[in-house]
Amino acid sequence: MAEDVARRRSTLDEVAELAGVSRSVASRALNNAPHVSRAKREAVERAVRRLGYVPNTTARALATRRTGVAALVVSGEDPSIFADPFFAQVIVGASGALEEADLHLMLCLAASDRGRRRVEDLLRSRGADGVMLMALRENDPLIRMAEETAMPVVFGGRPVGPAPRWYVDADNVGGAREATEYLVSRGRTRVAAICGRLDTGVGRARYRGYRDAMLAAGLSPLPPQEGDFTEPSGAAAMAALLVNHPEVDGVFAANDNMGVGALRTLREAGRTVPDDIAVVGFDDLAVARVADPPLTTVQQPVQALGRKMAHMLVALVNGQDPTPLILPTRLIVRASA
Amino acid sequence: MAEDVARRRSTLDEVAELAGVSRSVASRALNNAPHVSRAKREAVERAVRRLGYVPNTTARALATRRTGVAALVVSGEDPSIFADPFFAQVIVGASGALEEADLHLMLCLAASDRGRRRVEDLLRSRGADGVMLMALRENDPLIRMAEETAMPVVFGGRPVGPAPRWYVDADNVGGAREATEYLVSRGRTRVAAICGRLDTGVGRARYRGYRDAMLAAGLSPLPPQEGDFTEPSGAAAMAALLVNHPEVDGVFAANDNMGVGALRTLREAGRTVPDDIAVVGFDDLAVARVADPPLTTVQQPVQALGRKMAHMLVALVNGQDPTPLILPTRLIVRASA
DNA sequence: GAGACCTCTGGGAGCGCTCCCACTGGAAGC
DNA sequence: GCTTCCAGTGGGAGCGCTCCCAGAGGTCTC
Repeated sequence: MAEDVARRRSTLDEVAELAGVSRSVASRALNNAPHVSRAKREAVERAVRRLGYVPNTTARALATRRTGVAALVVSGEDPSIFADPFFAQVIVGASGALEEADLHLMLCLAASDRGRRRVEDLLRSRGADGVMLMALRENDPLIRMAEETAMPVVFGGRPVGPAPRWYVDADNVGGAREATEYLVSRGRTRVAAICGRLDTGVGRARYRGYRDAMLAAGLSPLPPQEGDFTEPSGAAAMAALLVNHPEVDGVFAANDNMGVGALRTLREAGRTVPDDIAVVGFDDLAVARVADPPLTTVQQPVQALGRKMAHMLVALVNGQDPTPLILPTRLIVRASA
Repeated sequence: MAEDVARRRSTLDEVAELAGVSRSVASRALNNAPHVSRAKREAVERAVRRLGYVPNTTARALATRRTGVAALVVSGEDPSIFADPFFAQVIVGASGALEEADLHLMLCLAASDRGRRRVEDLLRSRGADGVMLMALRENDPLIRMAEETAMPVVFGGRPVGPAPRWYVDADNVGGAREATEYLVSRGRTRVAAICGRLDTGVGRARYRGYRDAMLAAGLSPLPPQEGDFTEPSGAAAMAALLVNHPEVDGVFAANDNMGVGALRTLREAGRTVPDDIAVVGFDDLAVARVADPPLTTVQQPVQALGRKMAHMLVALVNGQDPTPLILPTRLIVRASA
């Protein structure tokens, strides 16, 4: 039972004094370090309990040069990108893994210039032990910052350009290929792709998977119909497809949000899914399951992505040199295709 | 142009030496404090640039007793609660407001016992300057922790029980009342409520609003059909209603997720919305807009909720004593009712 | 021209912890 | 009985910053 104690926090010195030992011994006892006799260890524990002592995180961080904090940075032009439930899942995964390593999660939405400057400061001011970077676009300034910092950086998804040293990514090309192959195997021959922003790694990879599969099947891929991973952009892309390629009988959408948007446009246009047009999404977020009709989609292990990123970061912080990771995807067949 | 500098971080002492001033002067110059001559101030600025100096966050925190960190704690039995897009919006709001105050956002998903213990440690170890608490259930251990800590705590939504000292909440009773009144005004007389968990403040408040409105209209409220704020639970609740109260012609769902779940069940049961049964939700998240039919719902300013919580916390941290806040809601009429 | 009152300045004492190191004394080895 | 070793101990020097304070030198008053 920790006694209720005055508001003033007690310090290690007070613990040491109450326990009748030196600060060094108290510190060692606290950290389960060796070279402390059983008696003194117990005395310290008693004192800790009596005083309700909790070590000051900041002081410890200063002395150990470890903050105990891992930052998750979500880049993007405007903060609404964060509304994508994808990130919530990543966070759940990362949070769990960090908890095991006793690290705290700092969340940075680097939307504005101000936000990016704060991230840069974080990188340089030792405000965290390491950083996980997500949703980077081509030429994102954060990429350069990541290269220049001495802080461990793990990428969530490879950005456009040379692959970073450490990353965790899903097999986007493979997943998109499988989705397209599935559409083709169901007899669809005029398959279009509603792809995500092509200045992102995911956007390009998923379009490439689609393209590869089409070519391999001897079909001609359509040019990318670009969206920005949101539902409305998917709806708009589908509308554009209906105008420009009315003969389309299958659609591969680069994520579920856009897939659901496509479904909405098709419904409004009086097209039936999957009879007239089959639709496949990507991600397998909750929205795919509750869509009407339920969306066939490529599942990627989103929580695992977060978890693996965190693991990789922990390894880096501990001085190891982990290898990049590509997580498998798998097709989930539902009613939409 | 900051020169590229060795990996070793430079310190304030080095800046001072290079600038030919004392550490005190350098510190003052850095913090825009008075009592620094123009010449020395510029010398310091030059040295800072040459060395690429960035003050060490931790050391500063130790000296000032300010961490520059605000924590957002999301409580709940399992982390999946965080999948609710509601939190993403809160975070966007809070993040923006904290950015203005130059605070960093720490995110704690306090799902497990371990997670709660970590929050407790955070509260006691001065790991943050203040805390925002959300999604608390009746008798949540975090409520007691919040009372006992010396750290500023702002509640997002009032938990069941006595109202905390500082909170930001939406007008849940008023919003639910308005939603129900609207259903009644459209001629619905057998209105049911799919309510959220009744061990949460929101859950109770929204059911109360429904109940008040029904009684005020001279109608008999149905007993609460409880869900847990998720889509499946809404679908299940709707299914139960169809069995137990097949005569129902209107449904107030305590949030959009459950409202969308209800829509799904109704669709599967062959009931048309709104002709057979009208449905109203609560929150006005993206899911309501893209539902089929689009969901009439009670809009609450979710981002503003986050923003206001952050503002309140900043005020507390700065020694002010802000007053609790209740944000207005407003009915958004769409096709489902 | 003495006192009051500025602005600048740098020394130094923290903030609360970790960790190196020198020291003690008892057990082990020969 | 001597050295050798090592578990146990506490002193003290950081970690990198802020901020109090005493002091220097200048301006302004009357």
